[in-house]
Amino acid sequence: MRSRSTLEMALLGLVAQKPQSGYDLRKTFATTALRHYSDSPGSIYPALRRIEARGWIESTTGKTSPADPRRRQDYRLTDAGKKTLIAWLDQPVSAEDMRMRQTELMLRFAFMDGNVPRSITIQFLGQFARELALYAAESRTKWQQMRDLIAKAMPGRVPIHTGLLAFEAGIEGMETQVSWARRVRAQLMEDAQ
Amino acid sequence: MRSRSTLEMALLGLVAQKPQSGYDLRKTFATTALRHYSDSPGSIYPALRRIEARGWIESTTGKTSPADPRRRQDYRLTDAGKKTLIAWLDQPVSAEDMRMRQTELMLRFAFMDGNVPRSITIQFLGQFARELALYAAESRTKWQQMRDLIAKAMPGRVPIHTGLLAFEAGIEGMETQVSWARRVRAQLMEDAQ
DNA sequence: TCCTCCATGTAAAAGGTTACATGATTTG
DNA sequence: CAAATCATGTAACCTTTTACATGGAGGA
Repeated sequence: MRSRSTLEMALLGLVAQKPQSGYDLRKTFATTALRHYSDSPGSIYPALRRIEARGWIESTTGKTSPADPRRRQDYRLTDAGKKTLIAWLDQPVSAEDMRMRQTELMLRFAFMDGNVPRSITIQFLGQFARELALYAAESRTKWQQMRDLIAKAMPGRVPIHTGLLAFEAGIEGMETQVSWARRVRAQLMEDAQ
Repeated sequence: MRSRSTLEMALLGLVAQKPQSGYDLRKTFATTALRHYSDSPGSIYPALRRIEARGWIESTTGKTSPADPRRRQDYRLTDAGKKTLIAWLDQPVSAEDMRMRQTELMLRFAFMDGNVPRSITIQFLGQFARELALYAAESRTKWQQMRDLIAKAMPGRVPIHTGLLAFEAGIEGMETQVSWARRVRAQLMEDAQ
């Protein structure tokens, strides 16, 4: 259980922005860019109870007694939760992260606002761009090797191979993200002055 | 259990390319662009047995008796497996797929070679580009609305907001993929003549 | 009154992760 | 012969998915 599920961190990040209920969070997952998380009650409510049990969030229950019917419960971040969130946000970007947990890295970036100083965000983008550029370059090399291999196997013919083309799509996506990261980093540095 | 796990489909697609063992497949997951799948034996061997139980693959076991120690088992696709694979590949690209299962769509594309006629691949790319362009445009609109909202909240100041910037990264990635799909589609159509 | 939305809950099943384990074969 | 690699297996744990369920509040 090395890294906490990103669902829990997404919940923590959202609650940090504004105290809200499980229902509110479900709506966010259903309607925003976070829609790749399930908005099913079977994932969100248990996850909320897990992180509440760890002391990262607290709820102001509207219940008057345990027998009281289900009422809206607003969760807010505790100090411990804030510390956990910051620790998650403020980590170096490793090559391993880039290869295996790219969406988690973007999630971290998205939640930095208001939780870590701008300098940390700028540092993150620098590391992000560097690691991603390395990965993209390495992938380009592999891609060329694959292409040459295929060309050798079918000489005289233009090598068209959907596996290779899909790989290319991925590499182009990485290159776009490198540009994005460098541009945004420059923007943030300028803004900080 | 509406959609089979993509791990099973990835296994099916790889075995379709060439009969191979679980160990070979693990190496592929560990070293290629498919590395976001786990190469752990705890996921792959059970998955292989599941799809074997469904009759989609067969193994030529090297065992002489059940007591024989573990030996390499090469799996190959059955006719039923081939049919399942083709049915998975040859589906329309829905807006829902685009929003929730983008990586699965790319996986499908990557495995089309040798399994479906080129015309199906071209058709897929057309639908893929159309749906993705729609999604990207819709996201751009939402992005502008968010930006205006933030600008209104902090007047006079350039709105810098990591959530918004992360969203922008996603949109730029989509736009890159749209270009890729259109370019590759044209390439395939030209090649077909 | 009926329908929709608000708001949460639970249980079963399936799948993946992690960790550990076994033994053969190849290589230095 | 020791170490690395080949090759598969299993068990505990955790999370997610799916499906079903409860009950209040507000509007047509």
